[in-house]
Amino acid sequence: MPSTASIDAIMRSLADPTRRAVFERIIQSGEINVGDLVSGSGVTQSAVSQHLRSLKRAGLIADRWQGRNVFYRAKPKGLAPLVDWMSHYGIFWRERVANLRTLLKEIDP
Amino acid sequence: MPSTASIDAIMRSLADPTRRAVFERIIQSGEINVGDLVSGSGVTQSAVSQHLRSLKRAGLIADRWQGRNVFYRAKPKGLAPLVDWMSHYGIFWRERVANLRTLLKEIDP
DNA sequence: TACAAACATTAGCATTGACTTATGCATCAG
DNA sequence: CTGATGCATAAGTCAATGCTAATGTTTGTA
Repeated sequence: MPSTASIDAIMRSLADPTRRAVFERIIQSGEINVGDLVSGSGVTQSAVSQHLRSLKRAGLIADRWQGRNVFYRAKPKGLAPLVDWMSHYGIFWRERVANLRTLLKEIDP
Repeated sequence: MPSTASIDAIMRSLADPTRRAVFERIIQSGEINVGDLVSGSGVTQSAVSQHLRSLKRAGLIADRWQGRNVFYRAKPKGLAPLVDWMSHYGIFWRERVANLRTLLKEIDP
């Protein structure tokens, strides 16, 4: 069972459309720096930085410093608490939780 | 691929801890009326009603009128857009979420 | 009919949160 | 060393939102 705090941070972070768009772009890019994220985001560099901080605190992304650039990437297990939460509370899935967990274990022990 | 509006409504609705607690309680109860939801929620009946409206508009719950009481229940496919979203954007999760969706299809085609 | 019960809705208030501008801090180029 | 670049942080503003109190609406009951 995922901690309430973890789920809360993830849900809150992904609730905002702009921030969610940033997250989606990071995922699709594999790795991307802040400047590239800013261009086409529709908001200022400051806003993007604040969104990145939120996503990072939620455990959804990780950063890598290289000179003056900071590259962000999605964390593989970032969405895991969300999956666990759905598995735990997903009403008609209750019986299948065991199967799901087994499946996840096989993929990422 | 789930509509942005759908994902947005679901994420926003589940982002609030109080509202998420209400949703979880509805799931665990199978079916529950407003009065029972209010007791132990920590907020007023008005607040609960407003949370219920948000959850309903997000497609997460459905209501059933019986006399003066209104019973709420979780919608089977309410969280489906969230699963779809993860399968579409979750690069690292694509395979395992696909399996999750297969499970869901088996349960509720 | 009149009153109570169950829930929804409205209005108002306080807080949160997303944004911009301005500034700080480190790194690279000259 | 000096200025420019890339990004983070601080401060302030405005809209969104979660809450309560009050009221509305429908249904059951005496």
